Amino acid sequence: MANEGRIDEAILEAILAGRLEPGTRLGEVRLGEIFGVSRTRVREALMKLETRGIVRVNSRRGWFVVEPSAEEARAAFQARRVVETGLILSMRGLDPAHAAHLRAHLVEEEQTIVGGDVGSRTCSLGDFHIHLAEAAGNPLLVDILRDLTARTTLVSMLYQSTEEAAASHADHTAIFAALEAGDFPEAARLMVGHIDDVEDGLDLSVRRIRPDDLRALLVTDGAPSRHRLS
Amino acid sequence: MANEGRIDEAILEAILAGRLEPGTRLGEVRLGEIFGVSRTRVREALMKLETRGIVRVNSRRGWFVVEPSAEEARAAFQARRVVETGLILSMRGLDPAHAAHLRAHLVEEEQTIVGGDVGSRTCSLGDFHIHLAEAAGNPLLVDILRDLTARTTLVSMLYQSTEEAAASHADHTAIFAALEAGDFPEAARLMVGHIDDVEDGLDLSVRRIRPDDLRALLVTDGAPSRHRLS
DNA sequence: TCGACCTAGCTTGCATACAAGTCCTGTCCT
DNA sequence: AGGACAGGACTTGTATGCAAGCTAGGTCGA
Repeated sequence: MANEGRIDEAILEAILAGRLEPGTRLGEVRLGEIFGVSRTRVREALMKLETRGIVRVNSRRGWFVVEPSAEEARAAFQARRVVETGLILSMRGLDPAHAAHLRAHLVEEEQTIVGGDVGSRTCSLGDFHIHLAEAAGNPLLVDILRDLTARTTLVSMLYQSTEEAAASHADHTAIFAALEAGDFPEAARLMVGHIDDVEDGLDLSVRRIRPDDLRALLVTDGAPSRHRLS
Repeated sequence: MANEGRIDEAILEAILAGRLEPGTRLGEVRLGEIFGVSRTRVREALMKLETRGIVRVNSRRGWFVVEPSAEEARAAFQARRVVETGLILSMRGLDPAHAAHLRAHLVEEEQTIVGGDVGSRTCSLGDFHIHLAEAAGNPLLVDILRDLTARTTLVSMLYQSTEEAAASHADHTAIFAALEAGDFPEAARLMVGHIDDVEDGLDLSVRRIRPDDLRALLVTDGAPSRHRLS
Protein backbone atom coordinates (compact mmCIF):
# COMPACT_ATOMS: atom_id res chain seq x y z
CA MET A 1 0.00 0.00 0.00
CA ALA A 2 1.21 3.52 -0.69
CA ASN A 3 2.25 3.68 2.93
CA GLU A 4 5.68 5.06 2.24
CA GLY A 5 5.59 8.79 2.60
CA ARG A 6 2.19 8.87 4.23
CA ILE A 7 3.19 10.60 7.44
CA ASP A 8 5.42 13.27 5.91
CA GLU A 9 2.77 14.12 3.38
CA ALA A 10 -0.07 14.16 5.88
CA ILE A 11 1.77 16.53 8.19
CA LEU A 12 2.88 18.76 5.33
CA GLU A 13 -0.61 18.83 3.91
CA ALA A 14 -1.99 19.79 7.30
CA ILE A 15 0.51 22.63 7.54
CA LEU A 16 -0.11 23.91 4.03
CA ALA A 17 -3.85 23.78 4.52
CA GLY A 18 -3.43 25.97 7.56
CA ARG A 19 -4.64 23.37 10.02
CA LEU A 20 -1.24 23.38 11.70
CA GLU A 21 -0.02 26.91 12.25
CA PRO A 22 3.60 28.02 12.52
CA GLY A 23 4.93 27.42 16.01
CA THR A 24 2.64 24.48 16.69
CA ARG A 25 4.34 21.78 18.70
CA LEU A 26 4.45 18.35 17.09
CA GLY A 27 4.85 15.73 19.79
CA GLU A 28 6.27 12.44 18.61
CA VAL A 29 4.09 10.23 20.79
CA ARG A 30 0.98 12.19 19.96
CA LEU A 31 1.59 11.93 16.24
CA GLY A 32 2.38 8.25 16.67
CA GLU A 33 -1.00 7.70 18.29
CA ILE A 34 -2.75 9.66 15.58
CA PHE A 35 -1.19 7.69 12.76
CA GLY A 36 -1.16 4.42 14.64
CA VAL A 37 2.59 3.93 14.40
CA SER A 38 5.52 4.09 16.77
CA ARG A 39 7.72 7.10 17.42
CA THR A 40 10.33 5.70 15.06
CA ARG A 41 8.39 6.38 11.91
CA VAL A 42 7.17 9.72 13.18
CA ARG A 43 10.74 10.77 13.85
CA GLU A 44 11.76 9.73 10.35
CA ALA A 45 8.97 11.81 8.88
CA LEU A 46 9.81 14.82 11.03
CA MET A 47 13.49 14.61 10.16
CA LYS A 48 12.69 14.53 6.47
CA LEU A 49 10.53 17.60 6.91
CA GLU A 50 13.33 19.18 8.90
CA THR A 51 15.80 18.85 6.03
CA ARG A 52 13.16 20.43 3.83
CA GLY A 53 12.91 23.37 6.19
CA ILE A 54 9.31 22.77 7.21
CA VAL A 55 9.74 21.84 10.86
CA ARG A 56 12.53 22.32 13.36
CA VAL A 57 13.55 20.45 16.49
CA ASN A 58 14.43 22.07 19.78
CA SER A 59 16.66 19.60 21.55
CA ARG A 60 14.76 17.59 24.13
CA ARG A 61 12.04 20.20 24.10
CA GLY A 62 9.99 19.35 21.06
CA TRP A 63 9.34 19.59 17.33
CA PHE A 64 7.70 22.71 15.97
CA VAL A 65 6.34 23.99 12.71
CA VAL A 66 8.91 26.58 11.63
CA GLU A 67 8.23 30.24 12.29
CA PRO A 68 10.25 32.10 9.66
CA SER A 69 11.78 35.36 10.83
CA ALA A 70 11.25 38.51 8.82
CA GLU A 71 14.64 38.02 7.21
CA GLU A 72 13.92 34.39 6.37
CA ALA A 73 10.60 35.49 4.93
CA ARG A 74 12.31 37.94 2.60
CA ALA A 75 14.84 35.27 1.62
CA ALA A 76 12.08 32.84 0.74
CA PHE A 77 10.37 35.33 -1.54
CA GLN A 78 13.64 36.29 -3.17
CA ALA A 79 14.46 32.64 -3.77
CA ARG A 80 11.11 32.16 -5.43
CA ARG A 81 11.65 35.19 -7.63
CA VAL A 82 15.05 33.85 -8.67
CA VAL A 83 13.92 30.31 -9.38
CA GLU A 84 10.59 31.08 -11.00
CA THR A 85 12.05 33.79 -13.20
CA GLY A 86 14.83 31.50 -14.34
CA LEU A 87 12.32 28.74 -14.86
CA ILE A 88 9.99 30.73 -17.08
CA LEU A 89 12.84 32.24 -19.08
CA SER A 90 14.21 28.76 -19.72
CA MET A 91 10.96 27.60 -21.27
CA ARG A 92 10.84 27.32 -25.04
CA GLY A 93 7.21 26.36 -25.40
CA LEU A 94 4.14 25.16 -23.57
CA ASP A 95 3.19 21.56 -24.15
CA PRO A 96 -0.54 21.28 -25.01
CA ALA A 97 -1.09 18.65 -22.33
CA HIS A 98 0.53 20.84 -19.70
CA ALA A 99 -1.38 23.86 -20.97
CA ALA A 100 -4.62 21.95 -20.51
CA HIS A 101 -3.52 20.89 -17.06
CA LEU A 102 -2.76 24.47 -16.07
CA ARG A 103 -6.04 25.69 -17.49
CA ALA A 104 -7.91 23.04 -15.53
CA HIS A 105 -6.10 24.14 -12.41
CA LEU A 106 -7.13 27.73 -12.98
CA VAL A 107 -10.82 26.86 -13.04
CA GLU A 108 -10.38 24.74 -9.93
CA GLU A 109 -8.59 27.68 -8.36
CA GLU A 110 -11.50 29.97 -9.12
CA GLN A 111 -14.02 27.53 -7.71
CA THR A 112 -11.94 27.17 -4.55
CA ILE A 113 -11.78 30.93 -4.14
CA VAL A 114 -15.53 31.24 -4.38
CA GLY A 115 -16.54 28.30 -2.27
CA GLY A 116 -13.56 27.05 -0.29
CA ASP A 117 -12.18 27.87 3.11
CA VAL A 118 -9.05 29.93 3.53
CA GLY A 119 -6.89 26.82 3.83
CA SER A 120 -7.98 25.27 0.56
CA ARG A 121 -7.62 28.66 -1.08
CA THR A 122 -4.01 29.15 0.00
CA CYS A 123 -3.22 25.58 -0.96
CA SER A 124 -4.74 25.94 -4.40
CA LEU A 125 -3.01 29.25 -4.99
CA GLY A 126 0.34 27.68 -4.17
CA ASP A 127 -0.30 24.67 -6.36
CA PHE A 128 -0.41 26.90 -9.44
CA HIS A 129 3.29 27.56 -9.13
CA ILE A 130 4.04 23.88 -8.69
CA HIS A 131 2.00 22.96 -11.73
CA LEU A 132 3.84 25.63 -13.65
CA ALA A 133 7.13 24.03 -12.67
CA GLU A 134 5.76 20.71 -13.83
CA ALA A 135 4.96 22.29 -17.15
CA ALA A 136 8.61 23.24 -17.47
CA GLY A 137 9.33 19.54 -17.25
CA ASN A 138 12.08 19.47 -14.64
CA PRO A 139 11.32 17.28 -11.61
CA LEU A 140 14.16 18.78 -9.58
CA LEU A 141 12.84 22.28 -10.00
CA VAL A 142 9.38 21.02 -9.12
CA ASP A 143 10.67 19.74 -5.79
CA ILE A 144 12.60 22.92 -5.16
CA LEU A 145 9.57 25.08 -5.84
CA ARG A 146 7.34 22.83 -3.78
CA ASP A 147 9.45 23.49 -0.70
CA LEU A 148 9.87 27.16 -1.52
CA THR A 149 6.15 27.77 -1.91
CA ALA A 150 5.57 25.82 1.28
CA ARG A 151 7.89 28.26 3.00
CA THR A 152 6.18 31.36 1.64
CA THR A 153 2.79 29.87 2.47
CA LEU A 154 4.03 29.49 6.05
CA VAL A 155 5.17 33.10 5.98
CA SER A 156 1.79 34.30 4.78
CA MET A 157 0.19 32.47 7.67
CA LEU A 158 2.58 33.87 10.24
CA TYR A 159 2.50 37.51 9.26
CA GLN A 160 -0.43 39.78 8.78
CA SER A 161 -1.39 39.27 5.17
CA THR A 162 -3.72 41.46 3.19
CA GLU A 163 -3.37 39.30 0.14
CA GLU A 164 -6.47 39.04 -1.88
CA ALA A 165 -6.97 35.58 -3.28
CA ALA A 166 -8.89 37.05 -6.19
CA ALA A 167 -5.96 39.29 -7.13
CA SER A 168 -3.57 36.35 -7.03
CA HIS A 169 -5.89 34.36 -9.23
CA ALA A 170 -6.02 37.21 -11.71
CA ASP A 171 -2.21 37.32 -11.74
CA HIS A 172 -2.07 33.59 -12.38
CA THR A 173 -4.50 33.91 -15.24
CA ALA A 174 -2.44 36.69 -16.82
CA ILE A 175 0.77 34.69 -16.41
CA PHE A 176 -0.83 31.70 -18.06
CA ALA A 177 -2.04 33.83 -20.93
CA ALA A 178 1.46 35.15 -21.53
CA LEU A 179 2.87 31.64 -21.42
CA GLU A 180 0.30 30.36 -23.87
CA ALA A 181 1.09 33.28 -26.17
CA GLY A 182 4.73 32.27 -26.03
CA ASP A 183 5.76 35.58 -24.49
CA PHE A 184 8.04 34.21 -21.79
CA PRO A 185 9.82 37.46 -20.91
CA GLU A 186 6.42 39.02 -20.26
CA ALA A 187 5.36 36.01 -18.21
CA ALA A 188 8.54 36.31 -16.15
CA ARG A 189 7.89 40.00 -15.59
CA LEU A 190 4.33 39.30 -14.51
CA MET A 191 5.58 36.59 -12.18
CA VAL A 192 8.01 38.94 -10.46
CA GLY A 193 5.24 41.49 -10.06
CA HIS A 194 2.94 38.83 -8.66
CA ILE A 195 5.42 37.61 -6.07
CA ASP A 196 6.24 41.21 -5.18
CA ASP A 197 2.55 41.90 -4.61
CA VAL A 198 2.18 38.94 -2.29
CA GLU A 199 5.30 39.94 -0.38
CA ASP A 200 4.21 43.57 -0.17
CA GLY A 201 0.90 42.41 1.26
CA LEU A 202 2.73 41.17 4.34
CA ASP A 203 3.43 43.21 7.41
CA LEU A 204 6.71 41.70 8.50
CA SER A 205 6.70 43.76 11.68
CA VAL A 206 3.52 42.16 13.00
CA ARG A 207 3.42 38.54 13.92
CA ARG A 208 0.29 36.54 14.23
CA ILE A 209 -1.08 34.37 16.96
CA ARG A 210 0.63 31.27 18.25
CA PRO A 211 -1.75 28.70 19.66
CA ASP A 212 -0.33 25.44 20.93
CA ASP A 213 -2.38 22.33 20.53
CA LEU A 214 -2.74 19.56 18.01
CA ARG A 215 -6.38 18.63 18.45
CA ALA A 216 -7.75 16.44 15.71
CA LEU A 217 -6.36 18.81 13.11
CA LEU A 218 -4.46 16.05 11.36
CA VAL A 219 -7.40 13.74 10.88
CA THR A 220 -10.49 15.24 9.34
CA ASP A 221 -12.83 12.29 9.82
CA GLY A 222 -13.04 9.63 12.48
CA ALA A 223 -10.68 6.91 11.29
CA PRO A 224 -7.05 7.75 12.07
CA SER A 225 -5.78 6.05 8.94
CA ARG A 226 -7.86 7.93 6.40
CA HIS A 227 -6.07 10.83 4.74
CA ARG A 228 -6.35 12.66 1.49
CA LEU A 229 -3.00 13.62 0.12
CA SER A 230 -4.44 16.24 -2.20
CA MET B 1 30.12 18.97 20.60
CA ALA B 2 29.35 19.55 16.96
CA ASN B 3 28.08 16.00 16.84
CA GLU B 4 24.80 16.85 15.23
CA GLY B 5 25.17 16.46 11.51
CA ARG B 6 28.46 14.63 11.70
CA ILE B 7 27.36 11.48 9.93
CA ASP B 8 25.42 13.16 7.12
CA GLU B 9 28.29 15.49 6.41
CA ALA B 10 30.95 12.79 6.58
CA ILE B 11 29.11 10.60 4.09
CA LEU B 12 28.34 13.51 1.79
CA GLU B 13 31.92 14.70 1.94
CA ALA B 14 33.13 11.21 1.06
CA ILE B 15 30.78 11.12 -1.92
CA LEU B 16 31.71 14.58 -3.17
CA ALA B 17 35.41 13.84 -2.81
CA GLY B 18 34.92 10.81 -5.00
CA ARG B 19 35.80 8.30 -2.32
CA LEU B 20 32.30 6.83 -2.53
CA GLU B 21 31.27 6.34 -6.13
CA PRO B 22 27.72 6.30 -7.46
CA GLY B 23 26.13 2.91 -6.92
CA THR B 24 28.15 2.10 -3.84
CA ARG B 25 26.16 0.23 -1.26
CA LEU B 26 25.94 1.89 2.15
CA GLY B 27 25.18 -0.77 4.75
CA GLU B 28 23.63 0.53 7.94
CA VAL B 29 25.51 -1.79 10.28
CA ARG B 30 28.81 -1.22 8.52
CA LEU B 31 28.44 2.55 8.73
CA GLY B 32 27.40 2.22 12.35
CA GLU B 33 30.61 0.35 13.12
CA ILE B 34 32.68 2.93 11.25
CA PHE B 35 31.19 5.86 13.13
CA GLY B 36 30.85 4.02 16.41
CA VAL B 37 27.08 4.51 16.66
CA SER B 38 24.02 2.35 16.31
CA ARG B 39 21.96 1.84 13.17
CA THR B 40 19.44 4.40 14.39
CA ARG B 41 21.63 7.42 13.84
CA VAL B 42 22.97 6.02 10.59
CA ARG B 43 19.43 5.60 9.32
CA GLU B 44 18.59 9.17 10.26
CA ALA B 45 21.60 10.44 8.37
CA LEU B 46 20.80 8.31 5.32
CA MET B 47 17.19 9.43 5.29
CA LYS B 48 18.22 13.06 5.40
CA LEU B 49 20.54 12.45 2.48
CA GLU B 50 17.71 10.64 0.72
CA THR B 51 15.44 13.67 0.89
CA ARG B 52 18.30 15.69 -0.55
CA GLY B 53 18.56 13.28 -3.44
CA ILE B 54 22.06 12.04 -2.60
CA VAL B 55 21.33 8.44 -1.70
CA ARG B 56 18.41 6.14 -2.33
CA VAL B 57 17.05 3.10 -0.52
CA ASN B 58 16.01 -0.11 -2.19
CA SER B 59 13.54 -1.69 0.18
CA ARG B 60 15.10 -4.42 2.25
CA ARG B 61 18.01 -4.57 -0.16
CA GLY B 62 20.21 -1.67 0.82
CA TRP B 63 21.14 1.98 0.62
CA PHE B 64 23.07 3.18 -2.41
CA VAL B 65 24.73 6.33 -3.62
CA VAL B 66 22.41 7.56 -6.37
CA GLU B 67 23.26 6.80 -9.99
CA PRO B 68 21.55 9.54 -11.97
CA SER B 69 20.16 8.42 -15.30
CA ALA B 70 21.01 10.35 -18.46
CA GLU B 71 17.70 12.17 -18.19
CA GLU B 72 18.24 13.00 -14.53
CA ALA B 73 21.71 14.23 -15.41
CA ARG B 74 20.30 16.64 -17.97
CA ALA B 75 17.67 17.79 -15.49
CA ALA B 76 20.34 18.53 -12.90
CA PHE B 77 22.34 20.66 -15.30
CA GLN B 78 19.25 22.48 -16.47
CA ALA B 79 18.23 23.18 -12.89
CA ARG B 80 21.65 24.62 -12.21
CA ARG B 81 21.43 26.83 -15.29
CA VAL B 82 18.03 28.09 -14.17
CA VAL B 83 18.99 28.78 -10.58
CA GLU B 84 22.46 30.18 -11.15
CA THR B 85 21.30 32.42 -13.97
CA GLY B 86 18.47 33.77 -11.87
CA LEU B 87 20.84 34.17 -8.96
CA ILE B 88 23.41 36.21 -10.84
CA LEU B 89 20.79 38.36 -12.54
CA SER B 90 19.25 39.13 -9.18
CA MET B 91 22.52 40.50 -7.83
CA ARG B 92 22.88 44.26 -7.60
CA GLY B 93 26.44 44.41 -6.41
CA LEU B 94 29.29 42.42 -5.00
CA ASP B 95 30.06 43.00 -1.35
CA PRO B 96 33.81 43.64 -0.85
CA ALA B 97 34.04 40.96 1.81
CA HIS B 98 32.40 38.40 -0.43
CA ALA B 99 34.56 39.50 -3.34
CA ALA B 100 37.63 38.87 -1.23
CA HIS B 101 36.27 35.51 -0.20
CA LEU B 102 35.66 34.50 -3.81
CA ARG B 103 39.10 35.73 -4.85
CA ALA B 104 40.67 33.67 -2.07
CA HIS B 105 38.75 30.66 -3.24
CA LEU B 106 40.01 31.13 -6.77
CA VAL B 107 43.64 30.97 -5.68
CA GLU B 108 42.90 27.92 -3.55
CA GLU B 109 41.19 26.41 -6.57
CA GLU B 110 44.27 26.99 -8.69
CA GLN B 111 46.53 25.43 -6.09
CA THR B 112 44.27 22.39 -5.83
CA ILE B 113 44.30 21.95 -9.59
CA VAL B 114 48.08 21.97 -9.67
CA GLY B 115 48.76 19.82 -6.66
CA GLY B 116 45.59 18.05 -5.57
CA ASP B 117 44.05 14.72 -6.45
CA VAL B 118 41.03 14.47 -8.68
CA GLY B 119 38.66 14.33 -5.68
CA SER B 120 39.85 17.56 -4.11
CA ARG B 121 39.82 19.16 -7.52
CA THR B 122 36.19 18.30 -8.23
CA CYS B 123 35.23 19.36 -4.71
CA SER B 124 36.99 22.69 -5.03
CA LEU B 125 35.49 23.36 -8.44
CA GLY B 126 32.02 22.75 -7.06
CA ASP B 127 32.62 24.96 -4.06
CA PHE B 128 33.05 27.99 -6.29
CA HIS B 129 29.39 27.91 -7.18
CA ILE B 130 28.38 27.56 -3.55
CA HIS B 131 30.55 30.48 -2.54
CA LEU B 132 28.99 32.47 -5.32
CA ALA B 133 25.56 31.73 -3.94
CA GLU B 134 26.79 32.84 -0.53
CA ALA B 135 27.91 36.09 -2.10
CA ALA B 136 24.34 36.62 -3.28
CA GLY B 137 23.38 36.50 0.38
CA ASN B 138 20.47 34.06 0.30
CA PRO B 139 20.91 31.01 2.56
CA LEU B 140 18.04 29.15 0.90
CA LEU B 141 19.61 29.43 -2.51
CA VAL B 142 22.93 28.35 -1.02
CA ASP B 143 21.35 25.13 0.20
CA ILE B 144 19.59 24.57 -3.09
CA LEU B 145 22.77 25.05 -5.07
CA ARG B 146 24.72 22.88 -2.66
CA ASP B 147 22.47 19.93 -3.42
CA LEU B 148 22.33 20.73 -7.11
CA THR B 149 26.10 20.88 -7.50
CA ALA B 150 26.36 17.67 -5.49
CA ARG B 151 24.10 16.06 -8.05
CA THR B 152 26.08 17.28 -11.04
CA THR B 153 29.31 16.24 -9.34
CA LEU B 154 27.83 12.77 -9.01
CA VAL B 155 26.91 12.85 -12.68
CA SER B 156 30.42 13.84 -13.67
CA MET B 157 31.73 10.88 -11.74
CA LEU B 158 29.28 8.45 -13.24
CA TYR B 159 29.66 9.36 -16.87
CA GLN B 160 32.76 9.63 -18.95
CA SER B 161 33.88 13.18 -18.46
CA THR B 162 36.45 14.97 -20.54
CA GLU B 163 36.17 18.06 -18.43
CA GLU B 164 39.39 19.91 -17.98
CA ALA B 165 39.73 21.31 -14.50
CA ALA B 166 41.92 24.09 -15.87
CA ALA B 167 39.20 25.17 -18.30
CA SER B 168 36.62 25.26 -15.52
CA HIS B 169 38.95 27.33 -13.40
CA ALA B 170 39.41 29.77 -16.27
CA ASP B 171 35.63 30.02 -16.60
CA HIS B 172 35.28 30.73 -12.92
CA THR B 173 37.91 33.43 -13.11
CA ALA B 174 36.12 35.09 -16.02
CA ILE B 175 32.78 34.91 -14.22
CA PHE B 176 34.29 36.50 -11.15
CA ALA B 177 35.81 39.27 -13.24
CA ALA B 178 32.44 40.06 -14.78
CA LEU B 179 30.82 40.08 -11.35
CA GLU B 180 33.44 42.40 -9.96
CA ALA B 181 32.99 44.70 -12.93
CA GLY B 182 29.29 44.79 -12.15
CA ASP B 183 28.36 43.29 -15.50
CA PHE B 184 25.85 40.76 -14.25
CA PRO B 185 24.22 39.94 -17.59
CA GLU B 186 27.66 39.07 -18.93
CA ALA B 187 28.41 36.98 -15.84
CA ALA B 188 25.13 35.12 -16.32
CA ARG B 189 25.98 34.48 -19.97
CA LEU B 190 29.40 33.18 -19.02
CA MET B 191 27.85 30.96 -16.37
CA VAL B 192 25.47 29.38 -18.85
CA GLY B 193 28.35 28.77 -21.21
CA HIS B 194 30.39 27.27 -18.42
CA ILE B 195 27.68 24.83 -17.32
CA ASP B 196 27.05 23.97 -20.96
CA ASP B 197 30.72 23.17 -21.41
CA VAL B 198 30.77 20.86 -18.40
CA GLU B 199 27.61 19.13 -19.58
CA ASP B 200 28.90 18.81 -23.13
CA GLY B 201 32.04 17.19 -21.76
CA LEU B 202 29.94 14.24 -20.61
CA ASP B 203 29.17 11.18 -22.65
CA LEU B 204 25.73 10.33 -21.33
CA SER B 205 25.66 7.13 -23.37
CA VAL B 206 28.64 5.63 -21.58
CA ARG B 207 28.46 4.75 -17.94
CA ARG B 208 31.44 4.26 -15.77
CA ILE B 209 32.51 1.43 -13.51
CA ARG B 210 30.51 0.30 -10.53
CA PRO B 211 32.60 -1.24 -7.77
CA ASP B 212 30.89 -2.36 -4.61
CA ASP B 213 32.75 -2.06 -1.38
CA LEU B 214 33.09 0.46 1.41
CA ARG B 215 36.64 -0.23 2.56
CA ALA B 216 38.06 2.43 4.82
CA LEU B 217 36.96 5.12 2.39
CA LEU B 218 35.04 6.97 5.03
CA VAL B 219 37.85 7.21 7.52
CA THR B 220 41.18 8.42 6.23
CA ASP B 221 43.28 7.75 9.31
CA GLY B 222 43.18 4.97 11.89
CA ALA B 223 40.73 6.16 14.52
CA PRO B 224 37.09 5.66 13.49
CA SER B 225 35.93 8.78 15.25
CA ARG B 226 38.28 11.27 13.61
CA HIS B 227 36.82 13.06 10.61
CA ARG B 228 37.47 16.24 8.79
CA LEU B 229 34.31 17.88 7.58
CA SER B 230 36.09 19.96 4.95
C1' DT C 1 22.46 -31.20 -17.66
C1' DC C 2 19.13 -28.04 -16.50
C1' DG C 3 15.51 -26.08 -13.84
C1' DA C 4 12.57 -25.56 -9.75
C1' DC C 5 12.63 -25.18 -5.01
C1' DC C 6 14.05 -24.56 -0.41
C1' DT C 7 16.82 -22.91 3.14
C1' DA C 8 20.27 -19.99 5.45
C1' DG C 9 22.18 -15.63 5.84
C1' DC C 10 21.98 -11.30 4.78
C1' DT C 11 19.48 -6.77 4.46
C1' DT C 12 16.19 -3.06 6.06
C1' DG C 13 11.52 -1.94 8.63
C1' DC C 14 9.55 -1.01 12.81
C1' DA C 15 8.65 -1.14 17.71
C1' DT C 16 10.18 -0.91 22.24
C1' DA C 17 13.21 0.02 26.21
C1' DC C 18 16.11 2.90 28.45
C1' DA C 19 18.98 7.21 29.03
C1' DA C 20 19.27 12.01 29.52
C1' DG C 21 17.70 16.63 29.50
C1' DT C 22 13.97 20.29 30.24
C1' DC C 23 10.25 22.40 32.54
C1' DC C 24 6.87 23.05 35.85
C1' DT C 25 5.23 22.78 40.43
C1' DG C 26 5.16 22.30 45.25
C1' DT C 27 7.76 22.81 49.38
C1' DC C 28 10.85 24.47 52.58
C1' DC C 29 13.85 27.88 54.31
C1' DT C 30 14.82 32.70 55.12
C1' DA D 1 5.88 36.75 51.30
C1' DG D 2 9.50 35.54 48.27
C1' DG D 3 13.12 32.85 46.44
C1' DA D 4 15.93 28.65 46.10
C1' DC D 5 15.61 24.03 45.50
C1' DA D 6 14.17 19.46 44.77
C1' DG D 7 11.36 16.11 42.57
C1' DG D 8 8.39 14.30 39.18
C1' DA D 9 6.28 14.34 34.77
C1' DC D 10 7.18 15.30 30.55
C1' DT D 11 10.09 15.63 26.23
C1' DT D 12 13.54 13.85 22.74
C1' DG D 13 18.04 10.96 21.94
C1' DT D 14 19.90 6.51 21.23
C1' DA D 15 20.38 1.61 21.31
C1' DT D 16 18.58 -2.87 20.81
C1' DG D 17 15.53 -6.62 19.59
C1' DC D 18 12.52 -8.84 16.63
C1' DA D 19 9.92 -9.31 12.23
C1' DA D 20 9.76 -9.45 7.34
C1' DG D 21 11.68 -9.70 2.88
C1' DC D 22 15.41 -10.26 -0.58
C1' DT D 23 19.35 -12.98 -2.51
C1' DA D 24 22.25 -16.48 -3.33
C1' DG D 25 23.69 -21.04 -3.21
C1' DG D 26 22.91 -25.70 -2.82
C1' DT D 27 19.97 -29.79 -3.51
C1' DC D 28 16.77 -32.65 -5.45
C1' DG D 29 14.12 -34.19 -9.24
C1' DA D 30 13.06 -34.73 -14.15
